[in-house]
Amino acid sequence: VATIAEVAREARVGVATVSRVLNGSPAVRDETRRRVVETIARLGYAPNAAARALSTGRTRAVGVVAPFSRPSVMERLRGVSRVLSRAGYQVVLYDADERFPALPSLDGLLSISLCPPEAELERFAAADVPVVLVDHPHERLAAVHTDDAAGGRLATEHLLALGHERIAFLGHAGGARRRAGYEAALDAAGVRQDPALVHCVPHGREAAAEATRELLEAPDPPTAVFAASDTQAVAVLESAAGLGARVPEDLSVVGYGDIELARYAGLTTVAQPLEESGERGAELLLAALDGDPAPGRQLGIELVVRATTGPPAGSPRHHRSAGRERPRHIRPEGTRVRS
Amino acid sequence: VATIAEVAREARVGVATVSRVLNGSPAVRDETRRRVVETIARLGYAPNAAARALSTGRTRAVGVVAPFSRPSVMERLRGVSRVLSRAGYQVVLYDADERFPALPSLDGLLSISLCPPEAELERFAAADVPVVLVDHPHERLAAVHTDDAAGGRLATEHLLALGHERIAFLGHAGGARRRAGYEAALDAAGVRQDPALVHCVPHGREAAAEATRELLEAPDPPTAVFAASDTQAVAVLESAAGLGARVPEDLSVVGYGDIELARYAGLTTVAQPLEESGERGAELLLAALDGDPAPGRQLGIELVVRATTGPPAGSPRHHRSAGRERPRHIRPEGTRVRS
DNA sequence: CTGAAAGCGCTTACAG
DNA sequence: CTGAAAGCGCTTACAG
Repeated sequence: VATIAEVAREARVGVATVSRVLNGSPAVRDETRRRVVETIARLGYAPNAAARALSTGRTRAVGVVAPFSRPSVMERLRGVSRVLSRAGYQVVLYDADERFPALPSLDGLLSISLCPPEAELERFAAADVPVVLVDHPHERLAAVHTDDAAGGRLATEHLLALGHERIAFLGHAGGARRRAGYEAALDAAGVRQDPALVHCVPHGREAAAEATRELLEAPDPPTAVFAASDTQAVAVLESAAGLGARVPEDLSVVGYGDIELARYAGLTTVAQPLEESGERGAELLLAALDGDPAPGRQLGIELVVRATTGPPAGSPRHHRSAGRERPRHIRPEGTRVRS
Repeated sequence: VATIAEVAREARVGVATVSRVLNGSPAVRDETRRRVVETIARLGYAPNAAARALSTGRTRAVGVVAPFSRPSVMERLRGVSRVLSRAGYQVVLYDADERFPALPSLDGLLSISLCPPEAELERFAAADVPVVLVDHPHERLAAVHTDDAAGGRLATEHLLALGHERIAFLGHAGGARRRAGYEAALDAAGVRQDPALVHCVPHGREAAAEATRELLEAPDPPTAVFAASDTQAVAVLESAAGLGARVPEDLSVVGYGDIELARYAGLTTVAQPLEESGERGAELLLAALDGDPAPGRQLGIELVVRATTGPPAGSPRHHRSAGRERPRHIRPEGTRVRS
């Protein structure tokens, strides 16, 4: 592998000049630049990243921590990767379940769907390494997130509008704000809240299936379920099918997130801009890296109506439609989206 | 941030000694080592990765290229990340859709579900950077892969055993070997192959839905579909539901891959060890990095029978089961799995 | 067992 | 506009 010294020798210039050409300095005579560029190409020279990092103190690498087990993470990651790699940064990946990134080799950190422990944040702050959060609000740090309460309201209002009154909530730890939106919508519609219809269970197929069974086999079962995540919603779907309940005739189901799974399953859900959230997060980090920190940002959400919601069976609006309809997109009216 | 020089000064030793302690050299007196270790902890010192890389010529970073859009990639990535990060390597991510990794900052490359262009492979070979493939066979390179033809046979034999004879194949470019297995199974069972039942369509929901419609609306429709990917299989499921066909009563569906989506959708499918493939690939790369290259490896597959397959409607074996059964796992008899 | 010193390949004042 | 030289923070023969 060629070094800058060899390029300099071949091009009959000093290494400083090669370095200037490499870094786009305007202080190089056109003819000199041409000669250097030609030599670089001929030798197939590429600068050594470690040497550059040691010299400049910047690695041009940013860390991305995320829980790999979450399906939405991959889509957010795509947005992150696109923006960062176009800006010439390397993306160093850390699974949230593994040990935390060593500090000194990173220019910045992007944390997806989780917040690093306070002790880590202090280490990053001490080293002056900017941290940006995606899909997690934060008081102090720049973060891109959505309004979970508005999303919960949106989902519930859709079910109420279809004529449902017995609407269950199936959530996980962390779905508290979505549940708050659910309760707010019921309140606003004057529908009585029934604690028996609220199930807070951990993520995962089994727990959701169990809760579904309990709900459907209760004396006064719900006609609709709002699940605080798409994976839980699909588990409800599968579980309902196993119990002989038709969707949406016997049970309407709304999810949250609009991950790929939702599109394939024809699930009605609250859509978050996943890839875009990654892009915006990466842009926030790039800005911080360039020295002008931005304050963070809230992205819009919308309800995507697909095939898993309809009027309850007893309703006059009820009818069996032939074939599936195209998805409808409904944006919340009351949501303020800052840009 | 502290440097090795400060640690040396504080501990009243030379920098070489600190370096020896850092690198676990046995040639350090116990008492000296203790003093250095204590000082390192007190100063919160961590070695500068760039300086180390420049000095040793090894970055302790490996690149991972993958098509982010493929759902199976995330699961493979988890295995890769776990093994590499435990071995002290950084994982640098490259989306296959973006530009290719710059060479000099990587000790090795892992390519998931694709093979880098020959020109790139030559650059890596020239720089003596080992390359390992996951989910892609290769003549020359170390690779971990599965037997796609055996998988196609397994899926088709399952449908044949249930009594199906009109079995459609729905595949994408790259599913050729799975199709070969499908054809081999039909041949072996003496079932006539019908070209009208074979649809080769690109990845994606729309194309699969379109093909499903054509199949189901044909004069002599199939009673079962083998789709060469889980995402296509789920699109078939959704499309069949929209057309009023019940699964598995009117149509049995088998997928391929056993991605998370399959588990949630209750899909019968050919399971590949996704996370394990990533782990094995990472181990192959670590071995190559340590100078003893391994020859690559084939992993086993199995059929996971869930809720989307059953006997055809006319069959004497047909009955409506109440509720879903637990998944059954069937391993191929004829498959040789090298270890 | 230990330390002084060279060297890894860049960048960047500094002096021309 | 250009080059010689110092310096970034490590590792590793080399000499003791």
